[in-house]
Amino acid sequence: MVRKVRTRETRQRRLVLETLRATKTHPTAEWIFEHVRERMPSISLGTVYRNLNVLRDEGLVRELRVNGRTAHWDADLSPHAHFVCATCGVIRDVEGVPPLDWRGLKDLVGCEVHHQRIDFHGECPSCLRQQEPSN
Amino acid sequence: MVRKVRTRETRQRRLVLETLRATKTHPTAEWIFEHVRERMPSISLGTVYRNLNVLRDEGLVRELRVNGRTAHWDADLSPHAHFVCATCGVIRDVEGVPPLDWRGLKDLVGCEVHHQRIDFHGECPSCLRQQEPSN
DNA sequence: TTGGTTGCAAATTCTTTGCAGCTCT
DNA sequence: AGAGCTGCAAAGAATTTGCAACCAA
Repeated sequence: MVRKVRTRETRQRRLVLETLRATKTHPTAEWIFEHVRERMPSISLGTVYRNLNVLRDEGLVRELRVNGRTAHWDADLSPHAHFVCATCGVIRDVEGVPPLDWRGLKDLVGCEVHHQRIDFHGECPSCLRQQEPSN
Repeated sequence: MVRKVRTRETRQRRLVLETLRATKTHPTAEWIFEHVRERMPSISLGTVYRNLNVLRDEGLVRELRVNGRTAHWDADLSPHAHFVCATCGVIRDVEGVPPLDWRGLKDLVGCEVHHQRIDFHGECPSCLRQQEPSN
């Protein structure tokens, strides 16, 4: 988890980070790959995966595991919650959820908390509409 | 996501649910497979996966995606938070975290929330001890 | 009876990795 | 110069699926 080696700033790594920072869609590695490729056609998917892992270990991006087996990525490090649609899988930021107090965890059970994650699971408006078109 | 067909109660399905209900370790499909197999040696891993998906769709169990690519499963449907160790991956229940109010999500952005998930990520006591034995 | 379910094995999907050559620092 | 990084392709891990036989309702 902790990276001991000094990392370099390559064009590939910079583009991966820039691309992720430029979106709020919590994309997959594949999506990032396709978008970086528009600016650097020679980049490979493996490099995108490797760089996402490096950036995650450096604390610059966050890996989201929500539903399904595909990881999603987020460069927004500010405390915020997510809404996940069970049907279409879309992930939306939810502002205004107050951070929880976790000091008790250290005192009670000895766990050291680095960050928290709050997800709401349900149905997004457009999926709701499609499910009950007559109601 | 919504299952339209009538499901049956097979011995395999009952054993999967019983096994998951009998533990608080948030196990993987593989773990459940190994434990069900002690009581029913003929069961296959594919059947465990299929049954977990059926039970999830019926709302009887919950699929947890926390870290890594492996799904974990939980038959405890009561509202509770989790602590996830970034090093060893252990998942512990955290009691006493008050459920968040999500009514605003429906009013503000039209999302219908079915349930919420609260995870604390950090280091568990035993991993903390191993990381800093001298400090 | 019959349609959901099973075991088996192959297929899929997502992610990681070995390697030889390249490039930041 | 050299340690980290890349593209490529193959490997790996987790999960799903097609099929014929089976069995719960």
